[in-house]
Amino acid sequence: MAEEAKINEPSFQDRIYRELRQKIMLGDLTPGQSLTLRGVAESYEVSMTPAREVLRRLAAEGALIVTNTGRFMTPILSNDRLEELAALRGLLEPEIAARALPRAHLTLIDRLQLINSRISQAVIQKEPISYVQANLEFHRSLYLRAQAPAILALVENIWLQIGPTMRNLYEKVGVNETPVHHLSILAALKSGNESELRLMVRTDVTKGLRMLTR
Amino acid sequence: MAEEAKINEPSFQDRIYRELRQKIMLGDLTPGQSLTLRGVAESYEVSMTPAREVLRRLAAEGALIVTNTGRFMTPILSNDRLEELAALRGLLEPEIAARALPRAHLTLIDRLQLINSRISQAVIQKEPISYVQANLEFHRSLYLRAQAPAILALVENIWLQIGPTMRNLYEKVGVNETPVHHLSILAALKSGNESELRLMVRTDVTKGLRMLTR
DNA sequence: ACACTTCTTTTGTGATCACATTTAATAATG
DNA sequence: CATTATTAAATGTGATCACAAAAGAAGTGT
Repeated sequence: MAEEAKINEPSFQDRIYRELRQKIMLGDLTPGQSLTLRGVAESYEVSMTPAREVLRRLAAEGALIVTNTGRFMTPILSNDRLEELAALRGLLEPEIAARALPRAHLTLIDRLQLINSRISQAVIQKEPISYVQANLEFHRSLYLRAQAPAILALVENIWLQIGPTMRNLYEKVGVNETPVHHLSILAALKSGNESELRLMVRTDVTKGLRMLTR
Repeated sequence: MAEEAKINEPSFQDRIYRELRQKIMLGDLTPGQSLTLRGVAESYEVSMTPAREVLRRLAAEGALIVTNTGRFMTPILSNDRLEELAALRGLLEPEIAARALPRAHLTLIDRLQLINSRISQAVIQKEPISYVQANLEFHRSLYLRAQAPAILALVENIWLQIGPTMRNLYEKVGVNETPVHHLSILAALKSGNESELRLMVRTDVTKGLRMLTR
């Protein structure tokens, strides 16, 4: 019985979902941008069926909002909601970082330093999308070590919601500073100082959003 | 121009979604129970289209899992995942409760006490579903006052994920005790003691789940 | 220039179908 | 009786269509 390795070829909707999700999380879509069934169906060369499932799925995750007439668009976050989401990041990410701390070995730290240099590059070259991407990769690489998929899912859920707005933020304000807090995070990881790690993660994730809410 | 009040009649999928979501959250479905497109379509007397969108939406929210062959079922939570979800409740619910504290007036407290008596009733009459329902209503009534929809959404998201498992817990262990911590929560609300409120909410929400993970 | 109406286009919803894959039920074999 | 092979039923995916509601465009009149 020659069991072939199942390719488990991803379905259309899986592929489209991942691509759109990535676009939203990295800020490739601006707040309030509307997406239509036939629009995404056409741009991905599929029928309406996969397109609608993807849009509804993204809406269920908060990445899109559904207007009262059934249209889909990226959310326009009020200041109150942005404050909430920042608070959630400040609550969840220190926790998952602390859980990753005991498992953070040198291999990981090296990788984080590498990603950090990519962030600095993106700052210099003023590429907001690369900046966001590398920044999220820094955090995700750390959090993956926590072996806490449920927490990570909520964290990424929030990243999804703030994606379009973050893009706007970085375009307006610009990214002037190299990620200083990331260095503190790395230091705390090396020394195994949990409370310091929690504090640095919290300030790092709330810093960027605070400057927008006022 | 006689603007009629828009009824905004909910679509099929909205109605089905709400009913199924409620069933899952209250533990009306057992862990590992599978749902099929044609099954729910038939039981709600609609075509496959609304049914599939509802199932996918619930899957996106973590209320259902999708097997690697595309089937839908309620999740069977491992101990690790249950611990994570308990930790998330212990992290999020004290925060949102604290935000509700300044706005918790007597009207609300009276309502909470009324709900509390319903909980005691459900305990006496050994009705686990009513118990879960009243218990969640107690928490939700409080959290609604926080005016923090983003946080509340995450909290309810977690309730959804643990719904079927909670039902199993209460059937096995039984609900012996009246909600003692709720009284402490009410006391903290009356006295305006935030740190006490946070502590009591945390212990209340983690207590039930801890007894299952070991 | 502006408000209001009318008409055209766009859009989401639900239904139905065909197809491939998976699950189960049944039969066959040792 | 247990195991494997075969067949039948069930299931998710994607496509297409009809339809009503909404959004946008074009007039229309003041």
